[in-house]
Amino acid sequence: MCKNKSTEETIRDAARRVFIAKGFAGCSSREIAKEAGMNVALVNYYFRSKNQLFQLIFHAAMEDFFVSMLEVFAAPMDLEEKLKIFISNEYDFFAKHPEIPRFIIGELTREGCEFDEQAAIKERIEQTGVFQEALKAQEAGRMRKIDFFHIMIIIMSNCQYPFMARPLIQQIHEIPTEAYQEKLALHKELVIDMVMNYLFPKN
Amino acid sequence: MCKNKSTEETIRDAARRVFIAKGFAGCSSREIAKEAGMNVALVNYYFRSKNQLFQLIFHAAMEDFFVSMLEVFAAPMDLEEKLKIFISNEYDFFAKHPEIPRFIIGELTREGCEFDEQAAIKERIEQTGVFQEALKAQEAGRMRKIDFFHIMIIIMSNCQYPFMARPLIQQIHEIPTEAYQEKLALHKELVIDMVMNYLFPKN
DNA sequence: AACTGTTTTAAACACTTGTTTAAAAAAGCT
DNA sequence: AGCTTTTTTAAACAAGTGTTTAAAACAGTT
Repeated sequence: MCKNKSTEETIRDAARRVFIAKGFAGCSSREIAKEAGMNVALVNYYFRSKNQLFQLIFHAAMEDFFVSMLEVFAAPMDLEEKLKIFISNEYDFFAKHPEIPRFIIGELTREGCEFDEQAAIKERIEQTGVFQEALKAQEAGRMRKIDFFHIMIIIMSNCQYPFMARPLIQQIHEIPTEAYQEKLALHKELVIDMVMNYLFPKN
Repeated sequence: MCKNKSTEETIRDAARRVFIAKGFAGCSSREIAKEAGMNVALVNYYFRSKNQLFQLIFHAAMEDFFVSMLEVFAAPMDLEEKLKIFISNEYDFFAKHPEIPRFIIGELTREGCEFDEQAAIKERIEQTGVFQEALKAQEAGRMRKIDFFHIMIIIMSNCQYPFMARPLIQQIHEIPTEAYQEKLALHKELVIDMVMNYLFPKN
């Protein structure tokens, strides 16, 4: 029945591509319409305004971003294995969607980033019980005593930055994109090794 | 004699602030002029075009960015101490200029990032001799055997990302800017600890 | 077939964009 | 002082912006 996507979906998909690649300020309504192969007026017919369409895309991207985190935390395995898989999954997610972190951070920076109550990501992480698990492991001496805040930044830094910074690091090392991506696949093992060694020191 | 800055300087400084905060696509010539307290036409009188002014600002930012790296590498001390100070300096630099990495990466991503021959950053790092130093330390077994490419990404990830991602992480942890900055000051020690432990394992 | 509501279109709206122009003001010089 | 050059200004330019309008094309129902 619905072999080809509806007009609404087509526009949303095109908008997603364009917004993520160029940002809100970096593209026009007409560019999105052209990418979708549609008339400009259709964009506003279905989504009322460029801004409203952007909010839709942006919040969906945020949700994908957060959901990729939460899945593992809720899984039933011991903390060390869980964190290891978390790092691995995060890394793979950003290998697949390398533009997402830059997009989110860039747009959050655009203008005063008041807290988005709807996300409530902190609460959703807490509900997985991973905070208490970490505390327990730390008290038992199996884990280095670091606030979860720092643990998350360390993991995010090492999983997101290498993909965000591709154009910069390619510039520095003068290598083409394919070579860079190959090296990043190898980099993953180093990150896991370094972070796990640090969080769960064996000696 | 020259107590107050020249018009040209005033415009350049204003442009720097506006470009770095909002990006090339996110601001207008008139906004820059207003920030400088000048007429719009003056911007083009001194810098020919918005694009030319942007190139000036952007390349200067790149240069600052790279110079902050190179200084330490050339210093006369042993590799372990050198890398430790390098990490510390990098971290401090981005604590002082937290918008620079996002600005550079964002604009490099904007459109096809052909290699900028003028930067030649790779060659300038090589000239400091730090590559050979690392190789020597690795052969002597004092240092983990990792390509310098990965070492740099690890350091850059952990020194730049925490500052780039401030709005995102504030959102996640629901804390105000001041609290975030305080935590980042503490985070520095963890980063140094983790990276140095990994590169120079003691056992 | 005629009438329904929905979807799509081209054209227009008012406004902002980067840039240029031509005249006014300021500074330098003899 | 008068003349020249540099700096600054307001106004204009064409092109592009987000958005709206009103008519056309389409689909569904009777």
